[in-house]
Amino acid sequence: MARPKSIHPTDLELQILKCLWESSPMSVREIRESLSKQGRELAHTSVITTLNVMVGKKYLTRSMQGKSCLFVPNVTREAVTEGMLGDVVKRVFDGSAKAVMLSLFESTELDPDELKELRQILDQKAKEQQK
Amino acid sequence: MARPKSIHPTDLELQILKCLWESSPMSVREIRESLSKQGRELAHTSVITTLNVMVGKKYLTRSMQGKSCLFVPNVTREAVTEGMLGDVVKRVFDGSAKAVMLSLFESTELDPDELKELRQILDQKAKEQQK
DNA sequence: TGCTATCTTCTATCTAAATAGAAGATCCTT
DNA sequence: AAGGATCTTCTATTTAGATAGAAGATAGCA
Repeated sequence: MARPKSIHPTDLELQILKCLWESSPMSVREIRESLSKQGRELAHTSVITTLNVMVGKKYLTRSMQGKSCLFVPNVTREAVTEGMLGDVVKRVFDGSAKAVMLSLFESTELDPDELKELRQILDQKAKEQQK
Repeated sequence: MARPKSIHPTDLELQILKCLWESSPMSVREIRESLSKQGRELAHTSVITTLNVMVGKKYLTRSMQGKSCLFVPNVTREAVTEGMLGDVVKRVFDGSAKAVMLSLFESTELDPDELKELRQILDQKAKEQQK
């Protein structure tokens, strides 16, 4: 068997989705400029090719406006990010969300406000469960 | 530019690393059997090829024992999992550990004991910061 | 009207990754 | 000593993904 197709967006695809989640629809030109600002300089045709692949994968919807194409995301940010994170949780941490969080605590500096907020969320979750 | 080499282990490589983190050193045969138990049936040569690639990537160290090879992991579980998670945090969640946790809370069911434990860890973190 | 800028479509190239077969070395076993 | 079991090394095949050039359509301007 050869390399299987990933069920998640690739890195470039994710970058493009992020652009479109910020603002859509966008033309190829606009998307290319947006990528450029993020430091990813691509030929116009490279962007088109990728966009068409993404349409094929149902990540985007394409519509024509005159001679140019407009693109709109067809998947939500939440669905994609949860999917990608969930995959890592499963594959890397054997499904243990707790292990993920412990690893995060290890490697990240959380500022006090965030800590507070997270604690509140945990408290809330704990309360919900007690019912 | 063509597809760049990933800086993280591929899926198969990760599976192999997991086997070896559990128990090492292991022979090709043993690793193959271990993969088989996890539902990944590969030809003997496929396993060898992958193992040699992993040695090239410095993920493993190889030593000979008679006519067969023994493999030992050359990277720790913590380093690899933190690296892979960190990559997702950065690429998918724009570096926000908080966003990751919120997403986890959304998509996961944490049991009460785990919740408690996490709260304790958060409390501890908060205390540390107050100093 | 003819040139130029702008778009897209098609085709092509290259590498990583996944997987495995052919061939050659070795070591038991009868 | 012959034959098979077992290992490795080498080589090969296939697909996804990244990137872009050539060619063709089209609209606007000098």
